[in-house]
Amino acid sequence: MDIDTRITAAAERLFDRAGFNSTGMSRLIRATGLSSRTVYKHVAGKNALVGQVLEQRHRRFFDQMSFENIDSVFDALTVWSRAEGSRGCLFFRLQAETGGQIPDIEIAVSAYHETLRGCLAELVKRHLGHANEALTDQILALFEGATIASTYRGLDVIEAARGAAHTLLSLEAPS
Amino acid sequence: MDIDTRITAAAERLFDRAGFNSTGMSRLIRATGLSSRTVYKHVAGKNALVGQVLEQRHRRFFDQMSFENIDSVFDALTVWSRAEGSRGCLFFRLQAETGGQIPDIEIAVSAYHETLRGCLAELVKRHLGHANEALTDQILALFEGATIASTYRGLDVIEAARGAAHTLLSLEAPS
DNA sequence: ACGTATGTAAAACGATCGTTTTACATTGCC
DNA sequence: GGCAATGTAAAACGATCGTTTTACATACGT
Repeated sequence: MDIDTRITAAAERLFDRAGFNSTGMSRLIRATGLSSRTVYKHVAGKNALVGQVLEQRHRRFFDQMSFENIDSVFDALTVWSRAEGSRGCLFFRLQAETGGQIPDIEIAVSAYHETLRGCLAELVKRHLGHANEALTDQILALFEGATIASTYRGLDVIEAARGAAHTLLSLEAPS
Repeated sequence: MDIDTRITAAAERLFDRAGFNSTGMSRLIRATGLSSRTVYKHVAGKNALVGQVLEQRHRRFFDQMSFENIDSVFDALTVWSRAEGSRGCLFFRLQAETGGQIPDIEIAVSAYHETLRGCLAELVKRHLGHANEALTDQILALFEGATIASTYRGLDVIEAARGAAHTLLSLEAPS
């Protein structure tokens, strides 16, 4: 496996499971199986590294998501959660714990939020024939809420949210 | 103001705005206006302190919440968010950034989640005449999702979530 | 075969962490 | 008036932080 990949993979895993501040560089370096010198030759520092991790995760997440219809959205979220575990949205968590102080994180999180909301807005528009901001926000809330609540209530919450989103969308565009 | 109150108030403010790990005890002590000796005479340590902070916040949050009907729930959330700012649920954020490693936090977060879900379940039961787990999870997801999404989309998301919850509850118990 | 690039192992950098301690001032009770 | 109790100011504790450096091994291009 490529060195850069090894580093970002280990970093994503540790940041995701232990958090950003709790993950020391020494622990991260040990996880890569490389020396500190090599790691610091490949990444500019911890802040830049977390930025790369989030960029990569952004791509990986939306690559496996489906916004074809409302059911596919929550089905894909279930698949993702089952594979990755339910610890809540990494973007939000990293932003929250660093209090908006690390630009690399802020940029990645903003991009993620814009893409997510954009995809949902487009889905709504495709089904209704016109945009609906309020309905988009409702589905966004269900998506975010299912992600959070599934951390302590289990994956059933995602299924419940899927049903709710389906209902709301159907009511707005009766077939 | 009482010393213990001064300490927990400063701690809640800093943990909420900067996170747990990013808030050093020296910074916290400076914020209280006390000496480190006095602070450590009143609290057992940083971990115990954050536990007290969350206990107190639990009481403060549910004291001002209303679970009388579904609209009052989201109206109260809007009032809370306007007063406290929209940074997402402090319980979830502290749990996430510490990766479940601090028992004082785990205990407080579990209690919060149980109380929240319990209040919503009771609200649903009162309106329907019988329990409905799936509907409760839907409203829980909307509540959590509105809290998260309002951090980057503004308070309108809470209003949208309120509408969604109202719709879902009305459909289940047509008047 | 020799120099350059790229890797490891490990010590060391200054900074900051949570916490304790030392030395001293102030207050209120008997 | 003296003695606890309770406060402040500040130094010091060992640990760990993110990062750099020193010293040395290995592989590759010409």
